[in-house]
Amino acid sequence: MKKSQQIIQNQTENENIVDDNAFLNKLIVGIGEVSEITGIPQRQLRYWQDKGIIKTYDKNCSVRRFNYPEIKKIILIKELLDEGYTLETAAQKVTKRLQLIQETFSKFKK
Amino acid sequence: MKKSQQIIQNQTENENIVDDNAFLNKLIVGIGEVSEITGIPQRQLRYWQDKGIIKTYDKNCSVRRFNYPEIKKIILIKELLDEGYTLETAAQKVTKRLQLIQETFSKFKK
DNA sequence: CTTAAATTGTAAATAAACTACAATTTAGGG
DNA sequence: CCCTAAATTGTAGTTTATTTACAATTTAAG
Repeated sequence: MKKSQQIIQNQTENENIVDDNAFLNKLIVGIGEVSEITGIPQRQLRYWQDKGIIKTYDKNCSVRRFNYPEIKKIILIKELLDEGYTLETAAQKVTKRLQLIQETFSKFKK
Repeated sequence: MKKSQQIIQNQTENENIVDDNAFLNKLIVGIGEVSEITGIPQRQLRYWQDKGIIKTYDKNCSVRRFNYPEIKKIILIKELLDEGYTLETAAQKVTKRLQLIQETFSKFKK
């Protein structure tokens, strides 16, 4: 690979990662899309939200909408449910795990 | 930073990037969310789609839904419009640019 | 001023999501 | 097996979002 080509390569690649991050941070999706992405029925997602396990982005909004961290949480909870944990403990474990990741990253930023 | 910490750091970081990519590839959003993310009115997005400038994910679907590459395209088109290009030429330029990126990446994969 | 492109407005119809009930299923302990 | 609480699912009726199909308005350039 020529050097000039490599530079273009790295530029577009980094650009994409930056873009993707910005996009993910802006992203707030409705329950239909979350359901399709995760494979979890809408009904079940509503149930989890009613129980306070997951949170919608804007509580005053008449429609459930979720941001990216919350969708991650949903996916992780589902994994632990499939492993046999109860909803409550699955949620607790996920919360702890996400906190750990958060802490690790904040150390990294110092 | 201790070495063990660094390993954890890199693991979670890479994990996230992989997850984010998988997520972005699955993601298909409705016109409302695209409009909010991009700041472009729904009416305008429908107009662009009617003209064939942008494409919905599933043409047989009764509702407009867009995947991530298409949303990227929308954002880029808006940028060029703001710079004064016409819709047609903006769309052409963006298409070419995305092709270039595509080619560059496919070379990288070899 | 004219023309074509681009955007915007809106009413009526269709589709998606919500709520508020309740029924059903599941997992464990006794 | 029975019972209980957790978890999930079903659904009717209502609200909200989106679409279509018309047309009007604005914008840019010759």
